[in-house]
This record gives sequence, structure tokens and C-alpha cells, in this order.
Amino acid sequence: MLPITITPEDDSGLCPVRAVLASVSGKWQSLILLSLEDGALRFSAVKRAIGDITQRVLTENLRSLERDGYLTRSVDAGPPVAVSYELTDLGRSLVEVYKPLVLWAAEHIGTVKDARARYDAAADGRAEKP
Amino acid sequence: MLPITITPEDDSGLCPVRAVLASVSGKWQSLILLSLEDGALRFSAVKRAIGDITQRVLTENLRSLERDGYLTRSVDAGPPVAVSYELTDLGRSLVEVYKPLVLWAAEHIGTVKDARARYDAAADGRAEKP
DNA sequence: CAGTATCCTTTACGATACTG
DNA sequence: CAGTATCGTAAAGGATACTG
Repeated sequence: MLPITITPEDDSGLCPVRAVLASVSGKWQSLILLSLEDGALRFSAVKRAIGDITQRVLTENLRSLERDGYLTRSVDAGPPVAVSYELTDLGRSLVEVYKPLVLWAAEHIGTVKDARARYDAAADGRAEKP
Repeated sequence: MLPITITPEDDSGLCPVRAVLASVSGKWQSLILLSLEDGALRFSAVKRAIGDITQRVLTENLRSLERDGYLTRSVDAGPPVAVSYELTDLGRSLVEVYKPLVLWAAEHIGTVKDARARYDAAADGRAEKP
């Protein structure tokens, strides 16, 4: 058994596990952290690395990750202005434990897709002949 | 560099990493998987283990995890009817790579909270004396 | 370049009531 | 017991235009 709780509250009114998991829940946070794995990137480079994220949402997520201490934001007042983002030690250590999950994903995506296909096929069968 | 892509598309129109990460994004999926770590649980037991999740949302999430092949659902037509959920091999292997993240969370939550407090304090300072 | 500002849609989630 | 049905809210995200 894990030495953890997943029940809603602790002394400070927030389950530690949930508080941290919330940092990587959502569509983009983890991808942003991963994009910075090999070193600092500028705003536009992060955007390019991910491909399909809007400026607004990227800014939001970067701010949130900065607030939690996973990355730093440094401004070089140009012109042109250049803002670069870099993982902190905390961020790097998070990415370290996060990477196995990413590798797992790459390895098992096939199984997941198959499971989905089978589940949906079975559901279709039930829908057609009720 | 990781042998992964986080760009939006692959041959099948979906990045493998994103597809799997989506399974554990959201507020509840990972907690549900963790609650089943030590063996099968009935619907009400999962609900109790998590504490604050509504029946509707729990059902939704269980269905989605079942669809992806992470857990199985077995019905014992009572009465009273008893439905139990259990991790598949796939689900167990996912939990294995996911657990380090949970332990990391328990370990580093203090650092994260401090970072948040400092960030918010700095933001307040800027708001008060603009 | 790295954002803001607006507006809008979608999705997740919450509350409550009802049922085989 | 393990759901479904309905209704409502809030948060996340998307599209587009504008700016120091």
C-alpha cells in the first residue's frame, strides 16, 4: 500500500497528491514541461515544439507552471524582446519521474487503441440490435 | 532526447503520447486507478476511497477507463447486484509507472506550496503599488 | 516577439432526483 | 447497489484581432 492519501483534505485543506497532480492534469502542462527537457526555450519555440496550442493558452499554462515553481521566465528586453523559459531543479525532477509515463505511453498506445476499438465495436453491436 | 513526439498528429491522426496522457488528465482518472491498486473494488468502495466524487462522474470515468482497457467491470447479478472493478494487466502496468509521480508529489508538495505563496506575494506587491 | 483583449464553444464537473 | 436522467455551473480551451 502506498503511503499516500487520495482523500480530499489534509491539514492545509488540500490533498498533497491531488495538488501536484493538478499541475500536470489538463491538456498542455505536461507537454510544455517535456518540451523544455533539453534546455531553455523561448516562447515561440515552445509553441512550435507543441504545434497546436494557441498563444493565449500557452501563456496561461506557462504562468501557472511558473507559479508552481516548475519553470522560470526570463526576459531579455531586446529589441526585439526575447522571453525564455527554463525548467527549475524542481521542474527537472518532475520531468524525470514523468518520463517513464511518456515512454510507457509510446509503448502501449497500440494496446489502448485496440481496447477502444473493441469496446466501441461491442457498443455498436448493442446499439444496432437492441 | 526522448524518442517521442508531442506534435499533434501521427499516422492515425493522434499523437500516442497525448492519447495516453489524456487518459490520466482530468481530476479523477488517476485517483480511480490508484484506488484499485490493491485489488478489485466495488463501485461504492471506489467512491468511498476517493471521498468526494459524485456517482455520475465516477460512472463516466470508470466507463472511459474500461473502454481504454485499464480496468474491467464485472457484474454479479445479486440481488443485490454487485459490480466490481479491477485493474487489467495494462492498468497495473500503468499504475506502476504512475506511482513514482505520486510519491514525488507527496515529497515535493511543500516546495510547490512555497513557490505558489512567493509568486502570489510578489503579485500582490505589484498590485498594491503599481 | 511575446504577449493582451474579447468572444465564444466545449467539456468537465457538481447537485439532486429517480430506478431496476 | 449501482446506476441513469436532468439541470446547471465553471473552467478549459479555441479563434481572432490588436499592441508595446
